[in-house]
Amino acid sequence: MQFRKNNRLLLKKDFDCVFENPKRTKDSNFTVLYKKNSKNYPRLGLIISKKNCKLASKRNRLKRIIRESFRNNISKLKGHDIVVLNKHTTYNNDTLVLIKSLMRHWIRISKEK
RNA sequence: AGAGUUGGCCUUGCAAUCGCUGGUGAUACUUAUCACGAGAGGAAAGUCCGGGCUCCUUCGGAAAAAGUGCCAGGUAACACCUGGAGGGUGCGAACCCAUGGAUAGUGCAGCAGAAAAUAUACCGCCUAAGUACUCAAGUAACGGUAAGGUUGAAAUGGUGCGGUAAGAGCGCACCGCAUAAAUGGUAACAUUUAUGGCUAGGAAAACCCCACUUGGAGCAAGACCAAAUAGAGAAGUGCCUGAUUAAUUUCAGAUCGUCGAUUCCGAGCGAACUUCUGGGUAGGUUGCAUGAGAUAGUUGGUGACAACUAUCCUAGAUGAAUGAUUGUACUCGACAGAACCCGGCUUACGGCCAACUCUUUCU
RNA sequence: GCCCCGGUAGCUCAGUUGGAUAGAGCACAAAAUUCCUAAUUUUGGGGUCAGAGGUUCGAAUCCUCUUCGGGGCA
Repeated sequence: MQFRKNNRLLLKKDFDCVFENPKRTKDSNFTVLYKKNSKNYPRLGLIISKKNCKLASKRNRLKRIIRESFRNNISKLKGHDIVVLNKHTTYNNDTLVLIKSLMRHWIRISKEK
């Protein structure tokens, strides 16, 4: 249930690695890219663009929601590197809607195994 | 009750569980675990001003450039704040003002209008004196005049009386303007008196003048540790000219470079060779939170604020920490997220309290 | 975080310093030309000068604030 620096994508290399031939799932709120890694824990990268969400406080809110959802489902996602991108309407939605949307993504990824 | 003005304060509270980032302590031993305690704002925003801090040769002078602009005070400083003066807005509480100089100089004002800054004379008014026509009455401008009219944003003091041929600061009274003096005030300025008699229009947010201020760049500053690869720094010896000395010993001067990112000058530093030390891009560490600090009290001051005393330590990330869930209470939670740090200004926005003003109704 | 530019017609830009007519090219519409179209010629429409406030008789232009867009510094 822990979420530490190990579980994050920090370097540009790691991001580039995911962007080469990723698998992807989409809906109206998020685009999720993912790829198998060689480790036995998952890693999360966030790309919340300033163009799609202008206010800093709203960007922070999105990041927190995504991280919290990731943390709660960390056991399902072992062995994947995951990158989440936002859409330009995402920040208008309620927290519950976003969490449900994220759950659908996590389930799809865990089925891929 | 409604409408409004000013000032101050707050920015959901409490409990539980699971997480995130620093700190302290312990255990393992350098990265984990456990315990304790801490963790966004009034605007953290815009980056519009002013500082601290750091580097640039933290030196001096001149010009240029930029900024500020009633007076006094506050402050580290300011384009900020406080108090006052003058002007303006509002019935009022109150609020607003880039508010020095147009008599240093240059330039500007389309169209309209006679005339737009050395005033002038289109329509007008007058015919007293003098002149022309005429016997005279009268007519007239090549004479006098600027009261009235027209234009325009703006027309060269205003009103009234006297005066006159008609008029005119031509004379007088009041207002206004200018100058001088006196009084009050630290001052801005105000009041009074005397004198002058239109000369003094607008615009300085056009150039400009006067007074005051300002060196430049910015934490992606800068410092340290450090692969590859190319540069640097320190010490010693020496120089082109002249003088001097036992001596390349000492002194003076010239030339070139540097004086960064407005330019120039001065001062300072440097110039060639040898030896030694090494060197800093990716990355990391640091800068980095004890400060023009906060809270409370006392004193001084109209106030901004200052002084003193006591107590306290209160975010520090770096793909960037503050969240989620549950319960509960209410007024049902707006604007919004620190990134070197402060003081302001501006903009966004939810509420509470106090004082005051106006209107209406009732007593 | 710090620094610096820009916003004018559907599009690309002048005009801003130095204040008094908002202009050019392309595009659009109409007419002429042609058997028809293109090209050409002529004519026309289209502008809160990013927004608000101030200075001024008068502001796209000067001053202040806001807003949107873009760029640089590793």
